[in-house]
Amino acid sequence: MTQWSMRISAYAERLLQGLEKIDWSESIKETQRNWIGKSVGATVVFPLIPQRGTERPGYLTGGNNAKLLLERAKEMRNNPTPAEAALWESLKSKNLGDKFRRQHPIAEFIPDFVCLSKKLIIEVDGEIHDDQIEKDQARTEILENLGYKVLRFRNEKVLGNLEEVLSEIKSTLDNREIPPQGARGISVFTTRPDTIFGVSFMTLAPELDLVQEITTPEQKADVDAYIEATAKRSERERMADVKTISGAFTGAYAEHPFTKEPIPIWIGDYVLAGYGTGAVMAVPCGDQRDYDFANHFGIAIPNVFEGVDISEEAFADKDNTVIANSDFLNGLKYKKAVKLAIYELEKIGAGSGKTNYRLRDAVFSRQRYWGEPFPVYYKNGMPQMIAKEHLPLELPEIEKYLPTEDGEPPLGRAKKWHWDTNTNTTVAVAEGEEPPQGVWGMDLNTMPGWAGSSWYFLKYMDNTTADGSIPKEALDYWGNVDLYIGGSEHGTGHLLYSRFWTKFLFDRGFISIDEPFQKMINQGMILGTSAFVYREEGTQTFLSEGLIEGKKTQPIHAPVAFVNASNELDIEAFAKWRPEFKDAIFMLEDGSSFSPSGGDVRRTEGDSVYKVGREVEKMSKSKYNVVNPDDICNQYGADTLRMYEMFLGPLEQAKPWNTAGITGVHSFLKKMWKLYHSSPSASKGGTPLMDEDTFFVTDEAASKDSLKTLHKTIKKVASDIESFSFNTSVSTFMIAVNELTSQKCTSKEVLEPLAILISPYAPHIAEELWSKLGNETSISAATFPVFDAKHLVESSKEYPISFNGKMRFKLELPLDMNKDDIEAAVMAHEKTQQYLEGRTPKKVIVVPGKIVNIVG
RNA sequence: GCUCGAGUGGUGGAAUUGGUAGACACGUUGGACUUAAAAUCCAAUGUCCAUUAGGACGUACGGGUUCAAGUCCCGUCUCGAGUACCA
Repeated sequence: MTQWSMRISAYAERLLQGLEKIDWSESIKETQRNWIGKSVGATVVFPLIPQRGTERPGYLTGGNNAKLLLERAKEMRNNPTPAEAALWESLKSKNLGDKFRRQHPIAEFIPDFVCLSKKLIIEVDGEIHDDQIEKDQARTEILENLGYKVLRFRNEKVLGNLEEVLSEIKSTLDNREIPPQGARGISVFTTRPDTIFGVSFMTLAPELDLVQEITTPEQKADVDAYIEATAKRSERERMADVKTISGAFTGAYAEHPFTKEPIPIWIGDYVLAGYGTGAVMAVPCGDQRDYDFANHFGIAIPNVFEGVDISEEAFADKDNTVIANSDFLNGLKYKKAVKLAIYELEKIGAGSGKTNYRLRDAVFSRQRYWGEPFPVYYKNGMPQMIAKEHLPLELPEIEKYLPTEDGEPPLGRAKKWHWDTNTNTTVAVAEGEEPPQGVWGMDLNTMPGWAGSSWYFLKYMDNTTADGSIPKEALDYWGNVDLYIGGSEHGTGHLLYSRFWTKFLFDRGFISIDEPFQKMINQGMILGTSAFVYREEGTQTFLSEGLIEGKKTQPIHAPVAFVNASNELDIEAFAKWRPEFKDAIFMLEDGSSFSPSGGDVRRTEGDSVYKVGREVEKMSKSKYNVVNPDDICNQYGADTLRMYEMFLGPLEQAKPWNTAGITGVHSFLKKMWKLYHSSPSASKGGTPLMDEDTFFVTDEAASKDSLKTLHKTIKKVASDIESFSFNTSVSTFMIAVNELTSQKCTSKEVLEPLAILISPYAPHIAEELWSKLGNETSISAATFPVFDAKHLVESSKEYPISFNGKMRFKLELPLDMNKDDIEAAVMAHEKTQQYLEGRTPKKVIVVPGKIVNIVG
């Protein structure tokens, strides 16, 4: 299936570097670094040593019918079309720098021209090709799978504008990096070129086509059997089973670029086809996987490290590496050896320094309905962009949001999904009918979710332009997103893709930022506490948690609603929940058994309960551990729920949902409500006469203490908000309300700003109080109270007096007292003398406003 | 395996630049009010020793720096998260 993909890999290095200048959590940056997976090293080419008898020249590229094809090819060469003849004049004799062959068999085809060294095919099409677009497409696909690139030109173009055709061919040739595999040699990527003299074999991924090419007839049976066995194992199996070592010898040898020794070539599934070139130079003394492989198959393990014992395991410590037995690298440390090895490789043309990234290009097509459609139609099988002025496209209506019967994406069902190049609109083409002249089928894929999520925030800056561009003024005003609060689960998806898009749009000059989200906070998840019942394997008997030890049981999630705070299961409810449990037998904690379907065993009193096991997991319907916040809202109100979630702990921290303690927040809100209601003076014997409906806030001037309470609260809450430390704000409010209550504060001067402070935390109650205070507009529009330091000015400080760092007693002293006077006052104190027990202090440390420490 | 984070009372968690460890809340215990319960209020609550006064020990463990370390440095252990035959 042809799919669109995005070349995010081209941005790998910049995506990596950009992480340095954004304020994200270390863990998510690390996730992205791992995902990008940069490794610095070298590519090294190991020439293949030709096999006697199996040698096959590189130009014999035809398939099994090559002999028949060759006859036909000769005939075609002798009867070129005018266009072919014209082009051949310019291609032959390395006119463009690379050797071309004409009418040369490749697999089952005879392309017009081919450059084998660059694996480039040129086809010149006449009228006839309009009728066999699909056939040509299939042919192109097969050729591309063999590693060829196919360029197609029309006869008219070759004859009419040969210059342009040639320049296109030339630039394709120049930009084309041919995969270095093939008849010439095997290219590998290594991060340890310093250990190149330790190579004792090579390993290829079994999937590589090259394996078939190089395997000797004697080894073919072995190799085929191994490939078949690996193909059977699923990706997951291969990943889970890292321990088992397996592989097969191909019979082929490569030549060591420096020593010219023959290196045996193996295949093994520990080498991944998708990374690097799918081939490794195995250095068993320096890599544990190579070491294990060599040990398993009895391959030599030459040691290239000075003074290191490798009889037990490989030595992979770069920092302590000194190279030995390695010709010109002897005696060098890791860094120098790497440098020199690359230098020497480049000198003999056998390799070069290279940086590899694990990051893969991202597939951008989805075979779904819901998604942005591609503005693309296919003319003679070639994709054509629909011009910008005809956009946007709208999704066509379809009857069912399902793939078509012959496996096309849902858009294949749409009637009106052809592009009319005459009118530049989508038009309908009746089923089974040929589209009229100039009408072409459109792309049936849609874009994935991250198409929109990668740039939607830009759209918020301005949505007024018709072409979707963002005006510079809007961009300059908003800049990038200041704060992004989201889950870390998008670390390698959305959060990487949007960085990539932003950089791309920046490069094209559409926007002036090159990172989308300046600061990110990953809020912790509220987790669920799952409950488990344990079914004994192969039976319908459930064992209570205390009985499972030593038994083979299968844990099954039980709905947490059936379990009480003591982990006891409501057996009847559980058995009724699923029909298959209705006849189950439950072995209870004390060893007795119980059958809810009314068997002869009945429950006795006391310890006869079924206990469930508990585990903290993500909340999920499938785990039956979801608790519904509605119940909390109904019982305590939304403000309590909101505040309790904030009170639980730091924003970033994940934690299991546990309502123990919610009463504390709830009673705080009640206390706060009381602060604005009823008169504390109307209390009797410490118990206020409660009349919660009587609003009671006065215009009296607030006491000094109350103003102090208010302003220290403003200060703390303001700084807590800056640092996203909402849990400490909540306790600050609790302290404030406790203090104001004991101060019997009723003053509007204090209580009104307090309501504003608390409004982001308990918006409903705050709004209600705000309105009762006589305000007409919403509290959310009120000005945040301004901190005034003058209310916190203290004249004295209760100094902690410590002896050898241990606090012994406190002493109240004026804050404006200088160091010497403080020392004198402390030394004069009777308790000081008591703690000194007659000794003379060696030293007295006085930190004014902080602490006094007496040493000695 | 690798990378990143985190280890503080019975529990959730505080502690700004090294400067009074355990704020605030839950829980527990005792008390007030009540026929009773709920609600509310008051008191105690790190551990150990001590009748009290008071003392010793305490921030995963072992060292170090400092007048002073939960905080800084070195080493170890445990837990959590991410990632994984990536050459």
